[in-house]
Amino acid sequence: MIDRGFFSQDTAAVARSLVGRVLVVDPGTGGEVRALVVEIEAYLGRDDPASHAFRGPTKRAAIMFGAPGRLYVYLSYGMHHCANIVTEVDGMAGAVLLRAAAVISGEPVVRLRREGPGGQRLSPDALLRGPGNLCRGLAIDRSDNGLDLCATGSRIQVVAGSAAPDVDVGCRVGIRHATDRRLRFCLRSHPAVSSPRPQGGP
DNA sequence: CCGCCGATCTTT
DNA sequence: AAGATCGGCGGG
Repeated sequence: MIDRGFFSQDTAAVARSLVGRVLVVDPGTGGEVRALVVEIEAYLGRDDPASHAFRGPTKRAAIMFGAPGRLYVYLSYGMHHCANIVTEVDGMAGAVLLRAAAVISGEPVVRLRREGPGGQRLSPDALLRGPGNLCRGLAIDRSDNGLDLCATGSRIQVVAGSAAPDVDVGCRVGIRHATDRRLRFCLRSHPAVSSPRPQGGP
């Protein structure tokens, strides 16, 4: 898995470098899922109005000021969870939001969690598309908040590998503030990337 | 303590 | 284009 030093870097650099890597959930169990990270956004510290860290280390955002490599999960709009990985050195705020991934293995369990028993059939690319859907498909909720991804045996890990060479950069989506900062990183032309795409297309 | 608001998603 | 739905945050 990736070492903590990787996550201690500059948040935008971590976000960009995370695209193209492989996420593993529940490794070694019957429900193991592997997924290719295709879309990530960076949320900075006190100078980023769109970041939960903007107002300082409140109860919810305190984890963003803590040690890198931990999971930050929060509830969005009362019904969806969003998963982040904390970045920057301990004491400095930052996190990267997992926005979309493509299932590599373990599709049946993901499909079951997303569709329920006998629901509408989703396309493979839609299973983990969107931050709320990604959490739903990977069974990530607030009980995973604070999880150390760098700890041996962690339920969620990032496989050591290399960053994708073809990454598109665009403005973050779905936010009200600081919409002009180019802190969204997507695997070029990958069908699992959420819309709108940084470059073009439908 | 109360009221608003959101890093979303689905449906009309 | 709008509603569901609830915890966190800020103001009073």
